[in-house]
Amino acid sequence: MALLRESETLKALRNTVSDEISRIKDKSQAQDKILEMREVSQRIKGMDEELKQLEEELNGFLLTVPNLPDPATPLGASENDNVLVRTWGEPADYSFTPRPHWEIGEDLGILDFECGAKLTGARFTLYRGAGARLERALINFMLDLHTDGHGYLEVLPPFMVNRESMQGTGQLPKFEEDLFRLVDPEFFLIPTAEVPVTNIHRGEILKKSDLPICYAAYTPCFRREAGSYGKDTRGLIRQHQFNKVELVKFTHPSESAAELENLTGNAEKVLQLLGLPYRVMALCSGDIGFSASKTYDIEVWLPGQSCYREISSCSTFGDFQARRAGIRFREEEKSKPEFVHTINGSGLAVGRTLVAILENGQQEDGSVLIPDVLRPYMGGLERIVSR
RNA sequence: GGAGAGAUGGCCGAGUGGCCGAAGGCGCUCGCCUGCUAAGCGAGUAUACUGGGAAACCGGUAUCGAGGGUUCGAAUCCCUCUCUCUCCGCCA
Repeated sequence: MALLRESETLKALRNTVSDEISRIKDKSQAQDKILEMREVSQRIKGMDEELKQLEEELNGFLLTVPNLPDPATPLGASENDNVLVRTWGEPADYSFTPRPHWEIGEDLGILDFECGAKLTGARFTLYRGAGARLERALINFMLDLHTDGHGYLEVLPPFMVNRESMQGTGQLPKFEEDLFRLVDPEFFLIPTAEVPVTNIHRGEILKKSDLPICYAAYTPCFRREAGSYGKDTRGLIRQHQFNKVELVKFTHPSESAAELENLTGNAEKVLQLLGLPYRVMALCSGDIGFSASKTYDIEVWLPGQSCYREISSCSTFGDFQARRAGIRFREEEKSKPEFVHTINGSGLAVGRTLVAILENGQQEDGSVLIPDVLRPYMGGLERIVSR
């Protein structure tokens, strides 16, 4: 701080003296001042270098500091301390033992894990026929619902972004090992549409009257899943590449709490229309993400595994991302810009939704019933049967 | 991939070393004026950090794509990078 003051004082001196020099017609008379300023400039340069280094250290540190949990976020150490908020729907009773989706999908010939591994490696899958069609149907169904039904603006962003974008939403610098990175040029495959969509307004001052701004985006997502070896190795649950429809809102700070509830409700609506039972959990302070201040996870019922699995994560970030990315608005025409709040959530993870449809819609004969709302997107198909 | 042209305020656009945080225009805001509207007139109109003040406000520093260099002094000169545009080639 003191260093900054001194540097600025010297700069002020240099500026005024330089101004005087400019007014001296006879340059020989200005020689002594020029020499003096030459020295001042050297000192400024030294100080600025030091300042820059200090600033870099400070910023580097600040970028690794996580967001503060919202007061409404329950305290806790792990996912075991998450709080059940509500449940919807009843897991069906089966007259047979429900099978996991990887068996159903392989038997129907619509999911080919082996081929995915051949083409690329572990955690990649080839969809075939009705499986590929179902994935596409879900994307379209979700986008139509959120745009026509919930008023979001559809956007289709790049699937790779630069380092600044990753820093704006908080993936970098701390979580580089979770990302796929291209070397030349240095781009990152997005781990979620949250990254490009939130960065749409990076460095902007938004009009208060435009808030909230609501975007819906379909993108594939790419994750290294470092540190998850041996976890969910079978099936579609944990892939290096998966599809997702993401909802993103930029809101006035006073509206963000209510908008998180809205957005979570918008995501839940997808499951309700598909007739898939789910529950909503409030993540505790120990399980919440680095950038989030409050998070609801929506977990869908998977009878093949007799458990609820996360299918959407809806978070408010407060002004955390807005600070990093410089996204602001003005309360009054002339007032100082303030940071907006950002909110986002999956609406929904498409692959996991397909999993839920296979497992919840499975019949004793191995076929799978397609939810009514999806049939128009499936060319009228009501049931997936083995070919 | 080859050749060239650019990047300046909300927008357009001037500015080739000091009088430039930046002409002019548009837009916008406030005021005036005109019996409505349109036109006209006047003033204002970037951001961050920072010093003083209760505040209105006054002062300092930085920012003319980004970073570095030359210089007492850079929007202006030099280097590197990024992006945009035009032409040629290639390509879904």
